[in-house]
Amino acid sequence: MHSSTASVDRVRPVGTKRSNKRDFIVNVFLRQEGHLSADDLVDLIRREDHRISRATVYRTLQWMVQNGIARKVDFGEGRFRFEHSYRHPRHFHLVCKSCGRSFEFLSSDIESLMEEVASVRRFEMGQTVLQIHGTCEACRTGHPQGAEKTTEMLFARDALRIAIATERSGRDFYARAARMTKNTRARTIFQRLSGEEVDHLNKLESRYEELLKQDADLESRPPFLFFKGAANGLFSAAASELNKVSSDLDALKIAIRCERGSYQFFKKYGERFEDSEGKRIFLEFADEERDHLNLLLGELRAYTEKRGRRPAASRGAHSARANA
Amino acid sequence: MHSSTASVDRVRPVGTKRSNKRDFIVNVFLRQEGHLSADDLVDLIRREDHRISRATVYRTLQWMVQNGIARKVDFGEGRFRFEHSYRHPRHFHLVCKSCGRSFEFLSSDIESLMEEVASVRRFEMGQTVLQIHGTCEACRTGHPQGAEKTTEMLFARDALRIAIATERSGRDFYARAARMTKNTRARTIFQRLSGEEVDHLNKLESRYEELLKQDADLESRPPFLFFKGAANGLFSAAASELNKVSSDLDALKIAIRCERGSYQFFKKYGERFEDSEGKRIFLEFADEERDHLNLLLGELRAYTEKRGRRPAASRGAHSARANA
DNA sequence: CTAGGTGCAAATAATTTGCAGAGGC
DNA sequence: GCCTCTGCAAATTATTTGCACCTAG
Repeated sequence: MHSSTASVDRVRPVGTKRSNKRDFIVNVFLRQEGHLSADDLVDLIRREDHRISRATVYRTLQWMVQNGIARKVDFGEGRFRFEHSYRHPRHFHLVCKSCGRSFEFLSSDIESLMEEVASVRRFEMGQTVLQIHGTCEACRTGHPQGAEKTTEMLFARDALRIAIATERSGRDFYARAARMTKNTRARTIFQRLSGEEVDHLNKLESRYEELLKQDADLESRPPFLFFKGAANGLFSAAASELNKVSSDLDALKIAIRCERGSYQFFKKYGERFEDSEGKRIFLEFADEERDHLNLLLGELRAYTEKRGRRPAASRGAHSARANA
Repeated sequence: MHSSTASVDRVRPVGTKRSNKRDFIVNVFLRQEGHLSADDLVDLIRREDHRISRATVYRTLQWMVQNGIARKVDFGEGRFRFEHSYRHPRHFHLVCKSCGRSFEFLSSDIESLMEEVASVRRFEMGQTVLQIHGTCEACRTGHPQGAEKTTEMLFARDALRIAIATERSGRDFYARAARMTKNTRARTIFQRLSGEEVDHLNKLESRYEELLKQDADLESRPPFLFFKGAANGLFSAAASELNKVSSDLDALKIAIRCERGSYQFFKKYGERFEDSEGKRIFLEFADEERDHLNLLLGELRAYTEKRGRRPAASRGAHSARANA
């Protein structure tokens, strides 16, 4: 389960040869948790084998960065640190200036805003760096701090929570929509979707239980992934919108907007991972949402064609494509 | 108007002596626009006086950072750069990996989210670093790019725009509230506030005109300060809330929530500046909002006491204090 | 006169590199 | 055997420091 069990074997680029020393260095690196400086790693290596030179450690670090095993991070200390990259999504950092440790988080909300800024300033966005420097709780109070869970575990937990909240709100939304609609065909679709949400919800909930079994106090750990939209589920605001809506067409459009947002969110974050639990959850979920989206879009097409009008679906705040 | 005209004279801390060389270095630094590395500055200095040593430049850079004239920034290049700090608020960066230039922006929205993350993770937040690395428009397309305006000017422009939008929405909100309220005393207050918003609005609009006169294409420059809440004015959402509201008390509470949000926003960003146009606008504005807030709070107290009930003002999403 | 300020050269600190020998395929 | 990897020591780069001298207050 720990990313430390990852081995070098999976990446072996052309023009590169196996080497015991390098493998050893990589494995020692992967066994560590935090953000190591080159020097930290040299020390760790020397502890077990003092015949490995500093230059080799530096060269291996470079090699790991090139091959996606490690990422170089810069906390402004005048030297670089390195963190796992395999099975470890890009994220942001809380850096404690007192103990030097750093903690990870991810905020979908902040990322969206950054994308917006980049777009308004006509900037093609590549990597982003976000650091909050300050003092961690352990340093501020006494020292009653448990070790950080691995990011992978926290991410899986948060992914599941968000997915569950989304399914719940989706189930309620479609149930309500089915109750409200007058059109028989639309009602059938809403009922079907509601049913699918229930099925998936059960699966997700048992997966969540399973995850919690692996680690008793996982649930009480602070959040890793921040995403306001999902606090009560992506569909929850939409459900109350249904009250103010007159036609079945409007309900359809609201559903489409929600499924599209949901699809995009889960696709985007799912792709950040190399086969971790979080990735699987997000991508499966994205697939399901894409299916729903396509179903709804087909329905919208049928609905509008029947009336001989051009689809009015291009309006609205969400301008993104579903690429389906 | 340019921050480059700032001279060393204003900062002269105890235990520090005047020195021609240092003054010279500081002035050369302040005359530049971008983000200089120590070496860039050495080159510039050498061009005019090659008898100044590299060590002195480094020492002066340190001195400038200590005395709030410069800020040390780190774009992960393996060396530090320095930017103006006097008359220059903290901000975030867009860093072009192609031409190496960097561009500035500020996002109140992102800052709020960062504060929230820090608070949830029980982290005492100090400085923050946010960088968007990528490719700027000039590098992506041909090269038809005008020079960046000074941040000070852009900030003043955005400060004024936000203030104006807020005043406009405030004026509308209070006018509407006055029309709706049945209570005579409350109506008088709402009318008075509406009138004050109009006065201040006129002042702000002429100030904005004045600013534009100083620079023809200032208006067309991309935004520096991003703040969603102010797009249509902080009161604009509240104005439509008024429709759904039954009592004058509710209207009062909505007004208080808006004034408090507005006060906090303008205070926070106003304090980021050392006497610039932006600072003045924001802080004046914050003062005015605080007065309004106090007026409304007094009214709320009177209103609730009259009914022999304890004030219900501590409810609601905004838990911050007005410190008035 | 005396606490800074300055130049110069040497010291650090993190990281890279040239080159000769070792080792995987 | 060929080509890559490794060790070692020297080189590089960014920045700091010791020390003798200079200068403002």
